Amino acid sequence: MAKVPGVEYDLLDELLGYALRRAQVALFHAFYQATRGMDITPPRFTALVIIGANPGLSQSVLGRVLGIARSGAMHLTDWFEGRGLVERKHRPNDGRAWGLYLTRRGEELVARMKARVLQHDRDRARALSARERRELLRLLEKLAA
Amino acid sequence: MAKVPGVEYDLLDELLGYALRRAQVALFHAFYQATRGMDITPPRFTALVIIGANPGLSQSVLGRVLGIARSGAMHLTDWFEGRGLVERKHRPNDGRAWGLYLTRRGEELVARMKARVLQHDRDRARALSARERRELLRLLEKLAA
DNA sequence: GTCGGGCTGTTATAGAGCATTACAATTTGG
DNA sequence: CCAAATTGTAATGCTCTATAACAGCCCGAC
Repeated sequence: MAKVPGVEYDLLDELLGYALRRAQVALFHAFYQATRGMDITPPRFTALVIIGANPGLSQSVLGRVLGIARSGAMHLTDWFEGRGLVERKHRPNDGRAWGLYLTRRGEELVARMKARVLQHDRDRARALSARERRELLRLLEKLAA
Repeated sequence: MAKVPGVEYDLLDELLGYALRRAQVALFHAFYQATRGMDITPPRFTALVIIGANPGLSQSVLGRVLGIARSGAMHLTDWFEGRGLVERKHRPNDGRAWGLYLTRRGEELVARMKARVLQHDRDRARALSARERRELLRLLEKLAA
């Protein structure tokens, strides 16, 4: 979403919120290129990484991590299961919650995606020095806390 | 979207794209509070500010600024017109495009919103020093360019 | 001139993503 | 042992956006 030449942006140039949105669109484009043909969106990517790093996670917690409702987390899990990427396993201590686990196929896909997404994320930030990049990460974290 | 305690975020902690999303959610929350009860969303706010700063803008250009399709820009314009915030006026030289203008009521709303949104945007960034804030804006701009 | 290509706004249709609500099964704590 | 909280599930609907098609208008090559 590059700025349109000849258009006055007024207050928007002073808002962190708008600057964040524009930067995010640029990064989303990098993400889209990294996962081209994999039928993966940012929420799906996040979910798979989280499940991979937290085996046995429940759908409720997954929803909390993603910032969506339980029903959305379930919908997402159905989608993964239908593609053989994630499986639900009952947990011994709790008959309510399922535990989520990556299948072998899911682990392979996640590994491939992680490499590609990280590469494109860094490549998109090539205009920044390594120091600037770390500083940006630090400031963003401070802002989100 | 604060981090969920006890959950491992793995690669996500290294991605600018994910840090951007988390920061943007925080800023969106500030925006939501700033415009509470006004029935305004970020795209609507952006559109009104842009129209206010660029009187006579066409719907096509508005769509390009917002990064949405022409049909979406028209839908948005209908919404504004239905609330008496924006009016379409034919332009003398071009029988195709409309020119978009804020009504008096629109201008009043935009002025009120701008003050409140800027205030909340700065307030949300109170954890950052003025210098850090400017540095963050600079880095984000560099990233989006 | 005129005529084809490109632009504008418009309409209809469709799909993705998400919230809300309600419900049954289960766990937990007083 | 029982009320409250938690989990997954299902049904429904809303909002935003894209896509495709169409008609009117502008412009420039011929």
